[in-house]
Amino acid sequence: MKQNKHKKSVYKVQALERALDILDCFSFQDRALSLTEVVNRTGLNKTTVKRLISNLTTRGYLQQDLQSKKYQLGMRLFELGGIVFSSFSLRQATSYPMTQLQSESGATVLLGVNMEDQLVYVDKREGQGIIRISSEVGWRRPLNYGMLGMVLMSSLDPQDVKRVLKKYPLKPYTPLSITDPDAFSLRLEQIRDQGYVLEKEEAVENVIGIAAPIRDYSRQVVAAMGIALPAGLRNQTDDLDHLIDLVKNACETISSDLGYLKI
Amino acid sequence: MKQNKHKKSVYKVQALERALDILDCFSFQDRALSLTEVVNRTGLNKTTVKRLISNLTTRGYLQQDLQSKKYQLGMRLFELGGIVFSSFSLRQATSYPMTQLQSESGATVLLGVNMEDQLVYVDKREGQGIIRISSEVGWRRPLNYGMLGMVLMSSLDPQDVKRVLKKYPLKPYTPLSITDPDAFSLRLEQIRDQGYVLEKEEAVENVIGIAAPIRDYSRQVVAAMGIALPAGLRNQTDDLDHLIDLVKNACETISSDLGYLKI
DNA sequence: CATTTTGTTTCATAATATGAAATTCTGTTT
DNA sequence: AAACAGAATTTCATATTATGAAACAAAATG
Repeated sequence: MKQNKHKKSVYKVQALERALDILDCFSFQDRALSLTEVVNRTGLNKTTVKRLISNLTTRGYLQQDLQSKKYQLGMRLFELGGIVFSSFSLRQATSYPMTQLQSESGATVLLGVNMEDQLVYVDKREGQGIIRISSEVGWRRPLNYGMLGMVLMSSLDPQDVKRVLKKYPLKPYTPLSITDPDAFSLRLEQIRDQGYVLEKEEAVENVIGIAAPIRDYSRQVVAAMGIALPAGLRNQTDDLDHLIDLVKNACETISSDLGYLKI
Repeated sequence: MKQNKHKKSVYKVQALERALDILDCFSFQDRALSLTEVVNRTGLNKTTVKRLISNLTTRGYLQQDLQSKKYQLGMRLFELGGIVFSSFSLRQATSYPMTQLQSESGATVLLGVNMEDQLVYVDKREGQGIIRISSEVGWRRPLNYGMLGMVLMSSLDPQDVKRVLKKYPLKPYTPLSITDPDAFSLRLEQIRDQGYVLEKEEAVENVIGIAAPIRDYSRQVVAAMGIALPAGLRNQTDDLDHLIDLVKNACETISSDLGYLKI
């Protein structure tokens, strides 16, 4: 009878519990509530509610309509909700297009996101060839690594690029890797302009990559998707152009599924 | 020197402030954080962070990946964010279509939502005729009132319909008003089936209304929009059919703008 | 297996949230 | 206008409640 029940020890902080109770008062139906309405619904003391509501308001979790003095849920919740939304919709939105892109191109398809200045592989579709791309889901790489890294970095501010390069200096993974920061920045600009990257043996020898950004409703780049294929096999320019189109289209489809609007 | 500066007296509750500081640690880039990462970012005591995080987790504001033990923003934030999103996108999404519908139909266009079991007029486009519809933006009516009320109620569960009717019993606003609860419920079912309501002098004498529901990405009915026009003028069936189409199409356009997917 | 790092729990203490009451503000009625 | 009622805001003394040091347990690391 050591840990009798599987009792998940539950910590509570009264003030926080009460603040969350207040947020719980708001819903689709009850979008705007006055102080006293919240008091009645929660059963809390008026002063307590006032204090917590004021605090939530200055933090953007509630906002007050100065006309009616009523409160409603604030923008901060919208922001935070957006983060949740994007993370659980990304895999869903990319799942089918990734499989599709794999079968159309025959190459290995990779999906990556920027997490704490690192490239993290989120999903993958194995290619048909013998050559295996050594990138597994869950792996982390410096944000400047390879096609996905470059795409993700191409959406950063110059100062963020600088910060990342300081944290993870450019390394010569192959003889063709870019190691000069200025040349790298120029490359990022080019990627931003043309909307995709074509990378030839810069990350792995004998492997070329094509990748493009995925955006969501907030217009931010939330992920990068691309294909990795053996160099040498397909050198004809028009074949590459076709593959670039496949990648770009797939990324655009996903983006619009995530609420991204062109224009 | 009475109220010297326009000092907005700012109340703070330490525990809440700290909990919100913890939520602030999470972002697009930093979607998953461990306990110690949060401790480092906030500078708070480990125990305090643990307690607050646990509390936030049991309330759904955070969720823990049991594999990595890391925390990320939770579903509750997604829900709350959705409420904010729908309320500030509704007026924007309806603005142009309402003007459009007004000029196409010549009638008065009304937009209403369900707030705390009441019909609240949210927006309006005045018709060209002399007859004014006496419904102003901001007004509240019983949820069973008129075309908008019926549309909004048609999306409720039977028990909610019952509750609303108990709270606001059906009244004979005109000789043609439905006052029998069973007949009313049947009417709601019909509206749900055909996707719109055609109401003849049931709310105001000599006024007929056509309204349809507006849904958002969550598939919930978030609003009702309709036109009110003088009875008598247009009795030809095909004219009405045309107007019904206008209203239905406008509502469908808005719904898809709000992320509603048919199928 | 030893060591380090990370997560969890306990508990005495003081700092902090609390709420009754007083005050100000806002809108309504006479 | 004055009087009133209802809501919002502020104050402040008090004890309840959050706090964090320290001890412990569990993973990860080498």
